[in-house]
Amino acid sequence: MERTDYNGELRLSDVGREVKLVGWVSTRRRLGAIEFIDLRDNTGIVQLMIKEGVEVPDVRNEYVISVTGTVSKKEVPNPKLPTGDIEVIVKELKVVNKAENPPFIIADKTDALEETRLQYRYLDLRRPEMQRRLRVRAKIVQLTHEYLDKNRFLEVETPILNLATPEGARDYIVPSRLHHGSFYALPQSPQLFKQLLMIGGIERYYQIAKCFRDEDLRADRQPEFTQIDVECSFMEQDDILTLCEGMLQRYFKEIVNYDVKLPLRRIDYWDAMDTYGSDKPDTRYELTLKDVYAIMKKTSFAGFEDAKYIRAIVIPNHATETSRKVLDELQVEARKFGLKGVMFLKYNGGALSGSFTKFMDEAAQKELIETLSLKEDDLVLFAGSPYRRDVDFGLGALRTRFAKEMGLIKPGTYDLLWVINFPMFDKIEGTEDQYTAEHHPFTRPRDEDLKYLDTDPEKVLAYAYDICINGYEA
RNA sequence: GGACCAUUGGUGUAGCGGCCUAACAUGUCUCCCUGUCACGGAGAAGAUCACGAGUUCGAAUCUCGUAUGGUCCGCCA
Repeated sequence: MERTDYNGELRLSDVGREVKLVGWVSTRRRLGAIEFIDLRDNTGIVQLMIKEGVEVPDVRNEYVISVTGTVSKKEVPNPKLPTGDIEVIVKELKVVNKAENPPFIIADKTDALEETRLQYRYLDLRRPEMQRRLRVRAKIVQLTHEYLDKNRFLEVETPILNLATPEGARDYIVPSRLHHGSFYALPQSPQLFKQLLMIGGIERYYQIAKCFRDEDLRADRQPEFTQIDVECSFMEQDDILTLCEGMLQRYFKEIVNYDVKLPLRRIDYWDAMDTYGSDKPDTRYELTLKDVYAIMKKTSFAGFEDAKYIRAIVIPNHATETSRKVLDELQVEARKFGLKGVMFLKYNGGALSGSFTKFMDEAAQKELIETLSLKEDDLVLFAGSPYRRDVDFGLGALRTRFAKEMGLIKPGTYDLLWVINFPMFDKIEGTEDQYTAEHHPFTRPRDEDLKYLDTDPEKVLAYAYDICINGYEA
């Protein structure tokens, strides 16, 4: 089909040229004798201008049309569009294909729910925002190839149909036709293959690898996903962190023109947990957890008898406005993480209030006010548990909740950091001496922790680390 | 495996025992409009309120069940 230009790329420098364009009708605005059509293709939108006398067939939204016309400077430019300085004066307009009315508005500001959009995925993909996302993804893949190739990595495809490995998540399985009653497993990651590649002397391997894990979904988790998979020989932890940082820096520069400063901040797993209540913290805002064990353990509150960890979080300007209903919701939220509940105190007029004050003598109250540096109208939430992770995750969930509600996260800002020194093991609750891998079992204990392996496994930290971007484990 | 929430014109929501012959926005259709770009103006069509049973004089609204979707916990090397 004849096409001289792409709609979203026309500029003032094209004025005077005759062009042939194709695309989808985004909107049509009729003003009596003249009319306008926004014509969309995969580069964007350009305005067509149709003067009186030009023959226009029946054209409705999402019809595919082809036009011939002349690029012209607009009398009134539209600064919101990249093509806003020009328009195309139509000489001839043909309908290539008709369309039914779409079930939702095909524009960045669509009013449809995700479910509806997924039902009509092929229409949703017409939206510029969706096309942009696919482009970003493709760009990441392209940059990854460039970056890792330059760093002497060899791309290797590993098999999809495998033997099942007993570790980790549930496998997706595929029945074997030839070996009746046997099954293949789809890879949860290319872990074993890449280790074989290292034994095979490849030294540096990478793959943009499809992975499959048959586990239940979450909002940010899918059973089938892609990971940039890397393995190298003769590298230490710092070498890997530096390599990955450099790659992320490239992504951010090339895609959103944001300069990531290296080296990235690195924080210990337990610092992240105890300070932010998460092993993948968003550190763009404070609302940090504070250790109040020494003060609260002394109170007469029976609920803290078996507590080994008691922490608090201070929410500014929320003492007065936080209702009973909201506090009850916080209870529900905290209980999801194994906490029996979350207590609260309010600080107003230089004194603490709330039913918990009856467990605290005057000295304890004073100590708490000083330790937390309480200010007028502060709301104090605190919880205790025998389990460190329960306290941390429970309060961490409340931290995230209030940050969203209070609008503490500025849109368009980025927070990248490493969480390092993950524990090697986590004791299985309710057992004496059974442990599970905290992060994953394909890591090595730190050299300095080897001595605890037999005596105190929980103390052993690993050469294991996560990159966190805006509170997500990337 | 468990808990909770939702389901109302094409789309997104409101209504939460009688004012419902179901409202609003948007979309759609018809007509008008020579500078719109979230165009504007006038009018019209469009919904057995997911399904099944029950409570009630009366159910979109309350109860139970079913289905579908979602969120979270478990799970996620």
